[in-house]
Amino acid sequence: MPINKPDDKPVKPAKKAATPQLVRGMHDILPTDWPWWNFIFNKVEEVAMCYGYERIETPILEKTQLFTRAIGNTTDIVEKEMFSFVDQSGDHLSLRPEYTAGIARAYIEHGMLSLPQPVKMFSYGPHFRHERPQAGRYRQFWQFNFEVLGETEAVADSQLILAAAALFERLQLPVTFAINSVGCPDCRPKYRQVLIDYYRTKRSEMSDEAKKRLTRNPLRLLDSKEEALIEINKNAPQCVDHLCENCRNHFVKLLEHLDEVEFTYQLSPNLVRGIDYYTRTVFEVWGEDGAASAFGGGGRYDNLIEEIGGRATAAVGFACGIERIVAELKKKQVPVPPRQRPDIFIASLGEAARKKALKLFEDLRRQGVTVAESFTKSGLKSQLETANKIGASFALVIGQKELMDDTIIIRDMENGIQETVDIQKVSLEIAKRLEHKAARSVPA
RNA sequence: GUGGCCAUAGCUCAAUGGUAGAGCAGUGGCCUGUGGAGCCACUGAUACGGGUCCGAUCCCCGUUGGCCACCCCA
Repeated sequence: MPINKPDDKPVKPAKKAATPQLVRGMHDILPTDWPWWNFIFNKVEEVAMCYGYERIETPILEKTQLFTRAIGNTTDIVEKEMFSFVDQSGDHLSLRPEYTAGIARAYIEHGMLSLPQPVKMFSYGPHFRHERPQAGRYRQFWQFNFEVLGETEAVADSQLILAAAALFERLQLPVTFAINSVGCPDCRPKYRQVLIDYYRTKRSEMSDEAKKRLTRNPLRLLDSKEEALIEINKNAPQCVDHLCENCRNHFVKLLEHLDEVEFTYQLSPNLVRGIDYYTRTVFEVWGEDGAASAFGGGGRYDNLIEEIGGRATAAVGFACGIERIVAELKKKQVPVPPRQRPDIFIASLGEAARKKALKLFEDLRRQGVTVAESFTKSGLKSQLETANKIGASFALVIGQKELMDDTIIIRDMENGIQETVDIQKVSLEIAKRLEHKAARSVPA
């Protein structure tokens, strides 16, 4: 039965669908991006290994309540930035806006308190916040994250900061560490009141937005970028002057540890963070433009695990935004290992040679050589062009002539020198050349 | 969430109230025998929806997306 009758009217072409677009704030990580991403992941893993962190990955989806309890109801993250929904079974779920809550949940749920303490774990993966996107700010963004759970001593904070510093050193990015202490439930409320009293005397100079915040989350006034507030903040009472004795000792010890290893940091009395669970130590990692170019931050969260239902467990951690680091690596032109290039490209001329080439591809692949081909291209020129574009080290050429006398041509793509060898010996010859090449490229 | 700027081919950029053009990239050919600056040809676009108009890629409105600032943060 004919599919089309001759007199069928041509089907009216359907209205062209809208060009598919990314969901707002999402982004693709393309093959050309991966050298930077892999570079970062590799450095994260290296540093994690040096400092004794093991990898953990928790789900992207958690109960909404986990985040509201952990992060705080009056934070922007919880109030307006979470991707939350009710699933088919009526569960209230959210895409994770940060790592720590999920890690703390896993710590409790898997009884990690019975492991030798502290438990040090690292992670990297995507997170979601429903904010207005702009440069360095996405709705799906990646973070790497380091957590030390089950340790109250300031030495843990210090070493965590040093690990973060070691990482940025390996990433070859100059950064500043801004450090502060925000106290604990004993001393923070008192400081908070002192702060409120101070700002009340300045009400006439404050914007409506700032006044609103004064009642909701006065600490956050401290790191405002509003010009009027920056001026007001210059004389604001500092948290470090109102710490209780324990918090003060903790902070002093932290700084002493850092001084001990001659680590340079910046004391930042106005540094507060947008998440409620922080206690005592808070810090941020800044690029060259200061707070505006923060790569990440972290701090201590001694009450979080108890808060969400575990046994009281002190902990400290930090996280950084990977997209921001990728952007900075590109901007600074930090050299990263290039995309993988195949060792060998097989070019074939003619049907018979192509069959042989297919076999050769499999043989070499088994041998552990990375091989590329372009079986569907016919001309030798276009095949070599392809070999060149994908950066193969050597091309193998097999055509009629070689087929007849059981040989193959090995062409060095770097200098164009080529040699005809017995096809039986091709694996051996290739292995030899690759080894030679590898030896030459290793810096002395 | 608020405000501003913007959207033409895969990329970078032209042009026009009256048939949208280039470079690069891609594909094919010259070429069953040699890539990293050869020659030739081809493919490919006005984000989406509506309005004004004889006619809209251009003017207007809306939507979507991007960038920037605010906000916030990673």
